Amino acid sequence: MTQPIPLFNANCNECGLKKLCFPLGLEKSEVLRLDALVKRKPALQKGDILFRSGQPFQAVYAVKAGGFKVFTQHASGEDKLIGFYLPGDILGVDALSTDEHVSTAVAMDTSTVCEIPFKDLEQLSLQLPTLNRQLLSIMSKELSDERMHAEFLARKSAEERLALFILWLSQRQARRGFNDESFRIGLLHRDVALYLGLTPETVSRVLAKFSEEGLVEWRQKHLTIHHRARLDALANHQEEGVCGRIAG
Amino acid sequence: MTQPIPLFNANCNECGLKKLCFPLGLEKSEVLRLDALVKRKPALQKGDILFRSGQPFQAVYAVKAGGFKVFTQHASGEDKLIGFYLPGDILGVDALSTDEHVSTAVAMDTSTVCEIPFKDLEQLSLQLPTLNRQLLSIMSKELSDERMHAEFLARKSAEERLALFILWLSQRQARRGFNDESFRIGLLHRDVALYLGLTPETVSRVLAKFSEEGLVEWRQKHLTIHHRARLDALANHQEEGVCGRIAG
DNA sequence: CGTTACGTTGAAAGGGTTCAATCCCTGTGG
DNA sequence: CCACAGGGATTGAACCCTTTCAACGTAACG
Repeated sequence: MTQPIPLFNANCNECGLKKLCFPLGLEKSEVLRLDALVKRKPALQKGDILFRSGQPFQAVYAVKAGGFKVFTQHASGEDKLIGFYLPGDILGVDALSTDEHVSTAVAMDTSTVCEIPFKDLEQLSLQLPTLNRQLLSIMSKELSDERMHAEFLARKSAEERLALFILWLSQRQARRGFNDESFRIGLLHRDVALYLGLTPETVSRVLAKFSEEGLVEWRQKHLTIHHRARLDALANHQEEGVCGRIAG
Repeated sequence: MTQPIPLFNANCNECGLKKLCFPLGLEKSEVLRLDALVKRKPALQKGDILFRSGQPFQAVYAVKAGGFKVFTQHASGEDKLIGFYLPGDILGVDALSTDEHVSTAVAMDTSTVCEIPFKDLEQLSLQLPTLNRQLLSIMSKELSDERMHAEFLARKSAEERLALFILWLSQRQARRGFNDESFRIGLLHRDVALYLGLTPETVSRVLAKFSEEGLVEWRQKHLTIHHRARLDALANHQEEGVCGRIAG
């Protein structure tokens, strides 16, 4: 892992993901200062671990290519999928308050990341208000992602969960400027099941049903959305529910 | 709500919650500068709304007394409980990236808050590294709370969810220095059910069972834990599960 | 070409939801 | 002080969906 592999050495100013990442909103000169902090590491192979639960927190990581699965490791051996990180996403901020990583990140494919030592980042962000704001913004995005996750899990029916999940995947693609109707998704059904609080069998069944009805096609690692409107309807189906005032 | 109610005007240095709140780690002189930003508002009555989804984001709030329920309001009328905030907790940071509140906060009891205009806070935190770190830390805590919420929802059985939830409530009490075996909790069963992705009926049944077995007593708005060890065991019962390597 | 892990499909079982009726607590007004 | 409403909590029975367990199919990899 420390052998001299030729690195993909694009700097932040030239990086196609800069609008999704820390440089967002920064002046060119400011980006250069940020760029100076970044350590670009050799590519990780599928299954490689970026950081492991319990390791000291020293840096955050920007995904440049590939993708990562993040999960918790309980002493008992049970794993819980927390999230997926794609190019442009920032990994590792969840360790900020504990000084120790609380989750483990595994490469889903061959992946590259930019490593940014957190101390340096913190110091620089005190000098660059925009960067500081961006750091907060990234934390906030993490928060809303986690809230989305809770939203998936709170849905009662497996169909709703999956419909919502697929639409969310699609949105993420769109936000990155990729095709959001048909794209590659390096997730096992087992991962999806774990993430959505279902079993692989149920995922398989629901997906089969979606396919029958011409909603979506998810074969191997490729996903195609055929009928977004109906998928939307499914995802927001039971939207009457409690209604009453929660106040009290 | 704007009548001249006598305010509880303790400053941050004298506040019993300062170790849970923004002042954590700050010098006395720094706390004074923070204190100058704080607007102390009249108490809110049970059911009053602190902020509403869609309102522009201008300030964060520190809960001083009472408590708040936070939920999303879907257009369809469905409400989803996102979280509970007790004294020492910070409300409103979730709006940071959108400049608009994405949730609604309702007082569970008569409650007081400290309002801190975010612009001022952001500016000051650029000058006080410790404050900036504390702001990030608070965001990080929000994140781990939301992750806890997802953890509740991911548990398969209603018993596990409730056991875990009760233990979590107890931990929060302990962190505040209150009695964590027997305490008041201003939540309706309906709220709990909403939060845990269950129905009030199921909550009622499980609580009845817990009571029968002498685990916990949750009558009206008072909760007593009688047998923490067994509750612990219940919460972590099915801790074998998937096991296999998620990597791949 | 075999092995391994993932995916699918089936039938059975269990747990939570649903719906409805009843109880209980709280606050109100007589 | 008591009666009465109203909302929430409880309890019961039936149903439905997901899980479970098991067997089979299929894709990837050496």
